Formats: sequence, structure tokens, C-alpha cells
Amino acid sequence: MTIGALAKAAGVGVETVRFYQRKGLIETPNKAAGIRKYSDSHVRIIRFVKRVQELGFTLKDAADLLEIEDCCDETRPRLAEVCESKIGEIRQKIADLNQMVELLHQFSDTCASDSQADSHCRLLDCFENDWACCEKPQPGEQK
Amino acid sequence: MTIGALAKAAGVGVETVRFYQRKGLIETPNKAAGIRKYSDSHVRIIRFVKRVQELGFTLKDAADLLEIEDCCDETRPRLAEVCESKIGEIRQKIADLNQMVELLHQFSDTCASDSQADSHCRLLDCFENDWACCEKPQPGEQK
DNA sequence: GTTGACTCCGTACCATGGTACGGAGCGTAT
DNA sequence: ATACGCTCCGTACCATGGTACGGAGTCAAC
Repeated sequence: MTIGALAKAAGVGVETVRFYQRKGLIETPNKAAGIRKYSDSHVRIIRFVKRVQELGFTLKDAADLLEIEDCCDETRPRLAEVCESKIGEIRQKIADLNQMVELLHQFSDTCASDSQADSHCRLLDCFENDWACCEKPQPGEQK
Repeated sequence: MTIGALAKAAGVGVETVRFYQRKGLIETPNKAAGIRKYSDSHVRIIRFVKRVQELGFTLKDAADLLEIEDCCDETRPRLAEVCESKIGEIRQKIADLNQMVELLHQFSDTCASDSQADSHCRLLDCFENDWACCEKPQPGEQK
């Protein structure tokens, strides 16, 4: 497979393939008479990288994950380490995002009700008030 | 408050404040005798932007959120719209991330067990096999 | 009234993740 | 064997989110 065919199969541009090579995400095959030949595994790696990116990770993160790809021999301790670390990162990200959804819901629900027309509940207040949007502080719980 | 004091209070550099001004995230106050004076609300906005960024959003997203900040009058329909859209985005992201955690867990658990020493369970296989990592396909469920 | 610290503003620079350009080589079809 | 299309490779360029630089103006202290 030439670089053009690879790019097409993986759904990216030729320049992106070269860029990933420069970044070490895919290895650069040796030239056969001036032209490099790529395999299906290159397609799979590129697709994987694109997916990992969609999940909000960087190319560096994708490289970390690819590093554990060949897992079943002496790389096992490193695998466990990278997996655990990555899982921790992702869990934190999920927790943060859940908090943000919570904030937006409370903000939307409270402020969209007509009864609040002039209360001027504000996103920044919610944010600063430990995300307790538009809620009166409990008695004795003054900031 | 001068721009230096603002930057310090918000925990960013002076240049970042100017950058946010250029991006329209904070308005540029009029000059009083050649020097612009900032208020506490600028501090709050910058802190909010930094937090929103930590959650994985762009400055454009932060601007979207700030747009609904003053919510309780004629902007209410726009508020609901932006909130709902943002919540949808975040939910999708959370779902994706949960899937990724699931994948990494299965990958780690299965492949770290010695019994798999030469099975060469691979991350890319897991990824491509609908994230069903290292599992034998159900009989009759060939890909 | 001069020094030093700060501000203002334009412009340039950095990393990330690409995208485009242009000259040279290769490979197949006619 | 010449043209056309692709490849190779270096380099330049784009957007985002900043960071740094340098000259000029302002302000407050000494």
C-alpha cells in the first residue's frame, strides 16, 4: 500500500500520515525502489489515534496508549502502569464533566423559570458558590 | 485595578489578559489618563474561563458560556439553547470516556493475567472489536 | 525633574496538530 | 520515451492558546 492508499483507507490526508511519522506514532517503512510500502496495521493505528483524539486526548496520549499495544510479554508492568494512570486521568475528566453538566442543569432549570425573572441568577455566581447555582445558602452556612 | 493587579488576582499573566481582550472574552475598559482600570468582575471572568478550560473546553466554548451569563431577561431562549447544546456535547464526551475506561480495564485485567502470556491480546484488536477486549466472539457472532 | 515600575500596543515567537507547496524521483500507460 | 500521476522530503503556513519583546507613555517617590 502506498502512502496515498494508506491515507485514503484511514480517512486522513497524506500529509497527516507524514506528520504522524515525524511524531513517531507510526514507523516509517523502508523504501522499496524509492517508494515506501505501508500495511494494514498502519491503517489500524491511524484510525485508533483519530478515535483517541475524539475522546479529547492528545497525540502524546495516543502514543502512550500505543506503547502498551504489544502487551503480552516483558512490557506487562509498563502496561499496568500506563493503563492505571490513563484510567485515573479519564475518571478525573469524567468527574469534572459531570460537575459541569450539573451546573448547567441547575442554571438552566432555575433561571429559565419565569418566577426568577428578576433574581439575576448568574453563571459566575453559581461557579463561585461551589456550583450550588441559584440556591440560597443554608442558614448558618454563610460564605 | 490595573492590568497587572488583575492578572495577579486572577492567577494569569498580563499578556493572557490582553489576549483574552483580543479574543473578546473580557471587554477592554476605557482609559483613565492613559491607564485602563479593571474591576472584580474581570477577575471572576478570567477565573471562570480558566476553570472551563480545565474541563476540556476551548476559549470559544467559554465565550459561549459567558454569553448566557446575564440570563434572566430577553436572553432566556438563547440561554436554554446554549445550555442544552453544551450539555449534549458533554454527555457524549462522558459516554465516550466511560467506554474508554471500560476498554482499558478489560485490557489491563485480561492481558495482565499470566494465563494470557502468549495470546497477544492487543489494544487495537479490542478497539476494533467494538471494545470487547480480549473476548472470544460468541458462537455465531463472527465479524 | 529624574528614576524606576508599571502600562500600552504592535509584533514576533512558542507548542500542538495539522495543511499546503514545490522541486525532484519513480512507475505505469500509451 | 515521454507524459501523467504519484511519492519523497524540506519548508512554509494555518488556527488555537498563549508568551515574550521593545519602544513609548504614565505615575509616584525621592
